[in-house]
Amino acid sequence: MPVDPLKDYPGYALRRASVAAMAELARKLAVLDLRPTEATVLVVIAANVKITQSELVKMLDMASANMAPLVSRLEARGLIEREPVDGRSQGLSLSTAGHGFVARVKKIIDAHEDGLLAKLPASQRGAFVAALRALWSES
Amino acid sequence: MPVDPLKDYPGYALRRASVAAMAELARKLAVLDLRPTEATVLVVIAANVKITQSELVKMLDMASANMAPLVSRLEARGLIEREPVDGRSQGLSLSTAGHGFVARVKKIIDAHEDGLLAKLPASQRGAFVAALRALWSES
DNA sequence: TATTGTTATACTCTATAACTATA
DNA sequence: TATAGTTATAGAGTATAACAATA
Repeated sequence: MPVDPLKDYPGYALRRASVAAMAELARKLAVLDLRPTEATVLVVIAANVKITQSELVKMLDMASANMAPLVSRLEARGLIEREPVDGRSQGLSLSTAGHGFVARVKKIIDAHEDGLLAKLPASQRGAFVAALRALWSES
Repeated sequence: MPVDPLKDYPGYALRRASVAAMAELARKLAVLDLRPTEATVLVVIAANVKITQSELVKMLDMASANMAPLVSRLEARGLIEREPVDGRSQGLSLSTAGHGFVARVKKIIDAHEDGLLAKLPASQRGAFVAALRALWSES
């Protein structure tokens, strides 16, 4: 009967909650053969026609080196299209197939998010999200 | 001026907050040449003399395949010792050097946790940790 | 000079399969 | 049969360095 000294560490709870939620989302997205990061990028492109990789990288706080192959995969699957903006940057938009696909992605994500919130008392949901955002934006 | 459609997704906020906190902790632990998972295991061993790998794995919800090399590294550094319990399991305990080392680890972790909580209004800290634990234990 | 996108590479955490030795 | 520990391998996210092409 070992003792758990991590019980009351918020950082540890944060990590465990995040890992659990991510694993669950990954399982749900697997039916679309899509990874969580890819889903995130698709949703952002859907909301921003002709967004560039550098804008995506800034918004999602990713390394540009990781965005390049991700975008290539989405393009290779015919979900997005590139259109030159100037000589070095390209505007990314959903393809026709991509629009239908993103609808399915959003359905999975929304269900996932609803499932998360359902585990919390309704009265605390707003404060919880606010706290998370305070943690990540102040770092 | 792109639009961020992820702003209000609690799952996304959870992930970003967790990644930010983990990266910060990793930076702080780097001065000890220690990774966050190793620090976590060390702290649990410190609180449980002669704990076994299988008990660690259960408490931390890790795969036993990942615990084996981690424990080997800690042993190779002289931080922990193994003592046979029966023919197949070993009790893990801190070495003399390990005790001093864990004191430094705890200092770093405690400062890190305090830093996290400091970003939240004091009145919300309890509810926040409770919410995190609800998310991870109900999954 | 600075920015955009790219390639190569590596680290950390997590996951599965298969195996041994022991209970 | 089930459990403890191990090895090998793979996937996913993140990170840095270096580079070509363009602004």
